[in-house]
Amino acid sequence: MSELPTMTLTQLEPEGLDSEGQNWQQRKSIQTRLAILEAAIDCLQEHGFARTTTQLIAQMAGISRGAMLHHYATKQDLIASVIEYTFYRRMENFMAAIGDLSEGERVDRNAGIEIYWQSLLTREFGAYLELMMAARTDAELRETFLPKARHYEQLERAEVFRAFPEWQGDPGAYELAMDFCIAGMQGLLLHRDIWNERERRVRLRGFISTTILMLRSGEIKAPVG
Amino acid sequence: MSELPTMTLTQLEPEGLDSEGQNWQQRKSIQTRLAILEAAIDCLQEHGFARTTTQLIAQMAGISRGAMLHHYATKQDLIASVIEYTFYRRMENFMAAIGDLSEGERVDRNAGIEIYWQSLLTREFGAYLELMMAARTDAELRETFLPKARHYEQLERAEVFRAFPEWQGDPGAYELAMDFCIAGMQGLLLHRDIWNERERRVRLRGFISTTILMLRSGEIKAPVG
DNA sequence: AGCAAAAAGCCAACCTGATTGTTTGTTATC
DNA sequence: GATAACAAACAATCAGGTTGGCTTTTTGCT
Repeated sequence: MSELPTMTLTQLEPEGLDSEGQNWQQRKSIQTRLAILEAAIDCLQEHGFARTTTQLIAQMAGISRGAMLHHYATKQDLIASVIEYTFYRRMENFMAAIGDLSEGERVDRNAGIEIYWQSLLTREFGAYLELMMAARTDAELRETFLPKARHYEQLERAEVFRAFPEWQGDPGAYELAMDFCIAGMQGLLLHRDIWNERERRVRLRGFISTTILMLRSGEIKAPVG
Repeated sequence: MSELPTMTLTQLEPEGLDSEGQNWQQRKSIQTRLAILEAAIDCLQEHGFARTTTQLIAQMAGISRGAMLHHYATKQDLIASVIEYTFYRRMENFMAAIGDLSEGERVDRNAGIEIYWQSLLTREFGAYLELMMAARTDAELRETFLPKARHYEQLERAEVFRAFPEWQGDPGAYELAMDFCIAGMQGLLLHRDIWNERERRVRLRGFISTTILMLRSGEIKAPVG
């Protein structure tokens, strides 16, 4: 379970958007695709997966539906790209922010937790969450989403592990802490609108953070099962 | 923040379904409404809110669309009833299961946590989660869902508090423990399909459970903020 | 280098199917 | 006779995908 994949984030960079093509058409194509993906993200997080229509995406991207369907032949193709794009973008920013932390901020203040929380508030994760939820009941989406999501989870785990060397003495505790952090934070995110007292949400985040610190220091042991 | 509402669950029992009406028509009406609500629950958790069409609900309930629209004039009316019904039903069963626990199971083994987890796996909560998620982006649904959900949260908190007297010495810790439990467990639920190793999910639940016990015993203090 | 053919980006109109709510009608109960 | 439970047909809307056409860029041939 604690095998550490050696893949890197750059291996995951979405294809077709990476480098600037030589000729005009390629550049134009990439630019349009990016506009479509960004519009899809806005659509997903604002209107949800159900109301994310091809018409609305095209409208928000500033092109015609025909043009959009030229770049992404079917809606499913587009959604598959959105899955990859949103995960990659969020991870990219997340890892960059983690990398900017001083060792004191990271190790003593556990600032990575707060940065993770911030990454859940982005448009990218908003869209990703919509897709994750929709994939629970939409068989077609599920087939494209689940394998990717499982892969991404592994990748995220490995990348974060590399960025937090203070955990390397206890990979088992790290695994648990990651699961714990993801579940707790995303559960909190779900209830953001329902729990409308801010202090209450802040307190929960603080508790999760200190619990993770205690897990790292060994003050709390992972249950044997 | 720690004011304890004194409302009870029975006050929340959905109207129009409670008692057995005297005449044939009333009984028949209640029976049909129940069939519709149960069909809607199945629809929601199996196909998601987006694909929960009136046609499909009627079909699963074994009646015509016309008959269904006689009982619930609009889809919104039906959904509002589903929100109330699913919450009430889940809470009813949850509290009953809690009440069946011995004091040892409840206090020492923290068996309430596992029962809460079980309540998240029910059809009722599956449907409720769909509505909760859809309410994030659907303005119309949001308006009917959010006030109810906020009310239910308070109610749930008060009911559970009454059922777990061992927490009464520290209401602040109880509030935090509830938030923590809800967020962690529902976050885990979200990732059930993605984290496909069962032992891993069991370990996380165990960790949440022991953490809550430590919070109750005072071994962990709520962060001051 | 010049030019025609091919391809790419883009758009508008159309088609099919699905969904919601309304309306009209039928049967059984009050 | 009035009302309630139920059913079926209808209208309006909107989704996704296809087709054909237009403009610009690229390619290949002479």
